[in-house]
Amino acid sequence: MNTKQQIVELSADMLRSSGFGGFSYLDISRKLGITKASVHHHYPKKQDLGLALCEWAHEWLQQGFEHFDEHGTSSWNKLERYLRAALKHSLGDQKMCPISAFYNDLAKLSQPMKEALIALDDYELDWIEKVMLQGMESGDFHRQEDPRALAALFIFSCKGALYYGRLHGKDLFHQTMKQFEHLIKT
Amino acid sequence: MNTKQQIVELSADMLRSSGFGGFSYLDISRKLGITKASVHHHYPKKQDLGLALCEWAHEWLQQGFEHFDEHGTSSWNKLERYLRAALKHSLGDQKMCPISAFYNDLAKLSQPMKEALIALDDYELDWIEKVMLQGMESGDFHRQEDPRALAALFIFSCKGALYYGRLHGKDLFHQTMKQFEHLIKT
DNA sequence: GTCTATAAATGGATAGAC
DNA sequence: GTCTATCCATTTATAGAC
Repeated sequence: MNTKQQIVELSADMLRSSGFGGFSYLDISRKLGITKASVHHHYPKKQDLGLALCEWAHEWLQQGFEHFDEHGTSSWNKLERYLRAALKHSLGDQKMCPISAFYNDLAKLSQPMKEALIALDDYELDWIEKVMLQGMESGDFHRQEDPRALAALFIFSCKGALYYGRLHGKDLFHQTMKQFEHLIKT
Repeated sequence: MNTKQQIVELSADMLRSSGFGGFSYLDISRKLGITKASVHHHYPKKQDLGLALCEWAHEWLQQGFEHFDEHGTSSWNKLERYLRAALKHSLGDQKMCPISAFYNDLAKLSQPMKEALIALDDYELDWIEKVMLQGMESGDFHRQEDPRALAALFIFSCKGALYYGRLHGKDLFHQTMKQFEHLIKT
C-alpha cells in the first residue's frame, strides 16, 4: 500500500477514535515513521485530508450496506446486521462511526466538508428508509406514515446508544435497540 | 456577580457552542477583560473548570425538570416541554446541550469528569423514565416492559435529531419526534 | 485578585535541498 | 517523495511582582 493510502487508512482509524480535530499531522507522521512535511505533500491542507476521509467513509458504508443486503434474511435481519456491525466497530474497540466523528468537530469544518457530510447522512438514511419500506410491505413492521422519520429514529437511537455506551457500557445499547424492535415489529 | 461566577457562566455558554475542548482560557480572559493568569487563579487547571461546569449543568437540568413537572398538564406534555426547550436552546441559537458538549471531547476528559458525566446522564434518564412510568400508569402511553430503555430511546432520538439538525434543519427534528410520539401514545 | 512575563508543547503550514 | 528547517499562532500552565 502506498503512503497516500496509508495516510487515509490511519487517519480513518484516528478519526473514529478522537474525531476530526482529535488527531494531527504530527500523529500521522509519527505512526507512519515519516515527517509532517511528507504528510503535507500528499494532503497539503487538513481539509484535503478531510474530504478524502469523507470518500473513505462513503465506501465504508457502501460495503456494509451491500453485505447486509446480500446476506440479510429479512428486513429486521438486515437492521440486526447493521446493529451488530455498529456495535463491533464502536463499543468493541472504543471508536465512533465516522459520521459521528465528523459531527464532533462540526463547528470547525469547512463548507465543502459540511456538504460532503450531509451527503453521507442522506446516503445512510436512504438505505435504512428502503429497509423500513421493505419491512412494511412484507408485513414485518407496523405501517407508518413517514418511513424516513422512522429511519431517522432508528439511526439516532443506534448512534446515541453507541455514543453513551462508551461510558455506560453495552447493555444500554442492547436494551435500547430491543425497545426499538419491540415498537416497530408486528 | 463575582469573577468566579462570571467565568463559569461564560464557559457554559462556550461549552454549548463548541464543546469542552472548543474554548480556551484566552477566550475567557478576552471576553471578561482580564488576563489568562487571572482565570487560572480561580480554576488552576482546566479540569477544575470542567468539574464546575458539570455542577452548573446539573443545576441547569434540575431547573428545567422542576419547571416541566410544575407546568406539564400530562406526561406527554411534560416531554413536549422538554422538546421545546431543547429545540429552543439548541437549533434556535446553534448550541448543544451541555451533556452532548462534554461527549464531544470524551477522549480527553479526566476520570473524575467522566464520572460526573455519567451521573449527569443518569439524572436526566431518571427524570424521563419517571415521566414514562407516569404515562403508562395513566394510560397515555402503551405499556412497555423496560421503561428505562424507552427513556433512553427518547433521549437518543431527541439529541440525535438536534445533533443532525444543525446541518439538516429543524424539520428533521420535528418529524423524528412526531414519529416517536406516534409509536408510544395510545 | 490581578497583573507581566515566560515556559514548553502542539498544530497547521511552507520553502527549499536532496 | 521525503527530508530539514522554520514560521506563526495557540494552548495550558507557572513564577513572582503589585
